[in-house]
Amino acid sequence: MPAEAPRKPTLDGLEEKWGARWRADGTYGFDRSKTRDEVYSIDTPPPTVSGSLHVGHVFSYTHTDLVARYQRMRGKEVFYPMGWDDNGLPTERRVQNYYGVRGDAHLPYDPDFTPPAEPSKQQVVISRQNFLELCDQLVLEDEKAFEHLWTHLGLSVDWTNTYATIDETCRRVSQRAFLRNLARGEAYTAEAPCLWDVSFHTAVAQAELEDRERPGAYHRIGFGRPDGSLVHIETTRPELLPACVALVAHPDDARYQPLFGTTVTTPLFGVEVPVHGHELADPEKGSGIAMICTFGDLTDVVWWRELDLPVRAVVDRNGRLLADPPPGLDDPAGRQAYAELAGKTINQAQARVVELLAESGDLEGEPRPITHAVKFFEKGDRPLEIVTTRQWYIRNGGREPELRDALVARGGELAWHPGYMQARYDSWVEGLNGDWLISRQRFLGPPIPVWYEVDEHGETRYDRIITPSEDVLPVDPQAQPAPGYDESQRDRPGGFAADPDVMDTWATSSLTPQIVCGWEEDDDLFSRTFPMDLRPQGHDIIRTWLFSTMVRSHFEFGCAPWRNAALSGWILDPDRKKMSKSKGNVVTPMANLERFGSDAVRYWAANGRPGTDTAFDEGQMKVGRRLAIKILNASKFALGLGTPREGEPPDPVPAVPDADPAAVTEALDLAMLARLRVLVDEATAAFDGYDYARALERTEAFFWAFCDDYLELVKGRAYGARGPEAAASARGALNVSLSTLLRLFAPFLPFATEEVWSWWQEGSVHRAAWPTAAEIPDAATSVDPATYDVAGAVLGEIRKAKTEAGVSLRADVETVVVRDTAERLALLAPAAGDVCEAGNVATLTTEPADDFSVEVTLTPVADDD
RNA sequence: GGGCGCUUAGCUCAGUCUGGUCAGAGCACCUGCCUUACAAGCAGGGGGUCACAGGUUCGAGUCCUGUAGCGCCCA
Repeated sequence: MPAEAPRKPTLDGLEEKWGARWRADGTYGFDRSKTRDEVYSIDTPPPTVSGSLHVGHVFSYTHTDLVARYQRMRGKEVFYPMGWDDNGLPTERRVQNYYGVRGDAHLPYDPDFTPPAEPSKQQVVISRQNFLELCDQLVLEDEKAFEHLWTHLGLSVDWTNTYATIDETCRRVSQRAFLRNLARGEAYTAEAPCLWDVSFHTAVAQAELEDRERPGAYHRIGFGRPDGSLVHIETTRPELLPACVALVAHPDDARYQPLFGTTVTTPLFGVEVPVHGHELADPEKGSGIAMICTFGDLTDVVWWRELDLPVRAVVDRNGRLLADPPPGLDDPAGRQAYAELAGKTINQAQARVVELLAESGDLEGEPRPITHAVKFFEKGDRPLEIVTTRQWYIRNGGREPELRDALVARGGELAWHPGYMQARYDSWVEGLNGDWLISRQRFLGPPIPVWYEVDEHGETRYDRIITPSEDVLPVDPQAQPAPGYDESQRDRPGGFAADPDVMDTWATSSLTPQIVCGWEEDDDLFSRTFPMDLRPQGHDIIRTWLFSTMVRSHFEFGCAPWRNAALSGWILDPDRKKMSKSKGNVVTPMANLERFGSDAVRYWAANGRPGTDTAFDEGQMKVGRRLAIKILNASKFALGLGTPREGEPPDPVPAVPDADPAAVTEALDLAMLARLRVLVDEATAAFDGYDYARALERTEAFFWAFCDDYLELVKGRAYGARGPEAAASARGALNVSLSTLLRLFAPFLPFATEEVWSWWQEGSVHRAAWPTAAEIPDAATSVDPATYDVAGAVLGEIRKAKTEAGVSLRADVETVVVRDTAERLALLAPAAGDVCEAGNVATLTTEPADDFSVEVTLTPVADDD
């Protein structure tokens, strides 16, 4: 039995009240008996659990929830799990600092290990499995805090279905997917130049790069030609001079064409190197001819590969120059020069090379300062170096045009919201210049699940890969022996060696559809949920998350993992700057929710169209709060119409909650319902196009006019001023319109609408059917909806006259003369009685005229003096 | 350097796909009203050559071309 409306409705406490009820009732649970076509499945990006949530999360996660709630009301069974991203550097560091531990993959698992009560400076060294267990413990607290915030915000997530990206299931799925890629030849290991962060001591993928403007200087250096003349190059990295393997200029550059095919000699080091032509050399840059080093930047790698040049590496993994000179540096004077550089850092080596060049006279003029883009690991603070190492890769089209085209085509299978975001995907895929490097020289992460044979000479045979069977996953090759071997054979001739690396975070995060849908873990669930309907995410991670997920699905299933991608914009602070922790301009989300109410904050978020950056705007939250309060008050008022007050006789006409929609006969009521039909169609179409902001805007506009005009116009009649039939019509119309409006608002303002729904309806509004035009009485199609507009306009004029006279809106009006076209006057006629009732008008007359005007004569008030 | 988006009232934004009822909403501001749903309310008011320049059209905020500024993506 529904509860009655309180005397004084309030928003306060609704989040706790309904959050608890929804959880207890399983309102957002997933019914897995539904078939794929009845399900709407959402691949929610798991937030980084060791970070903190900010208002940007609230913004974008609300967008997803709007769609989820809409689809649920449309009758879809919504599959809406939530994950926590704890696989990665932030969590690794947090565990280290929190417990005072450090991981060592070679240690065996200690089942009795307990972390020190107080972390000391002396870190305790523990096994990977022990580390993972600490990880699980620590993130539990974070998860609780996150879940509390999400529940308070009203996300209609199924909280019985959560995962964490480093948990056992995710590690198993991650390793299984990798092994499948390996078996099909989509994953491979190779010794190749790769981007390397010397601080983190790990390889870095193209997707993790960012360019930063840094000061540098062009050093003009002369190379000797056989005839004794000089050719000058300009470089920002003179310290790589010993790594020089060639010079290169554009093939069309007339200045250097005579040099192609000849050789020159490097200054200081005396190495003879060839001069080549290549399109990537920019005639405008520096002197137009560049030195190719192994390796100064990614262009060097391209040149090195395409021109088939030797390797002359000088930088080690710590960012220092190698102790021994590179091959080919045989000149005694050159070796002596190199000895001065060995062991120095990049900066030290640069300074010394410049000194040596100046002394020898090979440096022409002073270094010329410039600013240029330098590649950094997005989390790092030292420029990346390029070193040659053995790494694992997954093909992604960066080296194969056919695969690249296929992945671009997969992107075209998605419906993008907004559509222009597809260009971001296309340009990223088309700009890839290498495969996806997935191995990381870190500790925390799913291990690369392979071992290698060690031959009788003790050499690790990277071409002889040993894999586990899928049923023993997840495995840790450093803690477990390879299948068919004994632990004593580890790293022994004739034995095995473990791959030492873990997979990068995206190698697991790219599998969220596989993880949540139960790929190879729960075939039944998988068949009901995959491919998924929606991937919501920020547009800044199209190149990482969206693309890598596409790659994995393309390989494993030959299809796109979702049907829709909805890209949220960013939150900007009032100065139009992107909000971020580093800028210190973030707003604590919980305080915000408590201050304005969750419905209010959701209202603000819902105004951010897909892809549109939105300003943090407390003003909009206040508006949202006001809207939510208005819904409570207007509903309470409307539902009470026809309910007799204490001491009054019972009303023979049912009150609004029990009113009969078929009793709607008055033209004004039917006209309002006709407008409501249009609104329902508009809101539905907007939601179907993922334009929730438009759905909200239309509904809101309708609702305010509904309160200001319609409720005022029918108030008297609904009380019974013009007889039982007229009252029944008004009450029926209010019943229909209120029910419809509450459902239209439900995705946006889940708390206020549920509160009102509970006053007069059974069940949750969030499991109620989304309204359709067809459920609004047919009679509404037989009237001209303009009656609603004309009546509202006349009432507006009467109010205006009262306001301008400075009198109360309750003031009596003696006469009203409405002048308008005959057509519009005819529309007004059936609503004239309501207009008089609402405006306290004694007499209303009409006169045909070309233009609309209303003459209002107020009833003289007796002078109080 | 290539691509995408944005530019409409003091502020935040709709409206552009589908040209004419399109110059809007809310906030802020000013004035009035304590109205038995709501003063965290209601009513009313002022405020914009729709970034700029061309073009198409009977007609352009809307379509086309170009320019400028801002932002983002890619190189």
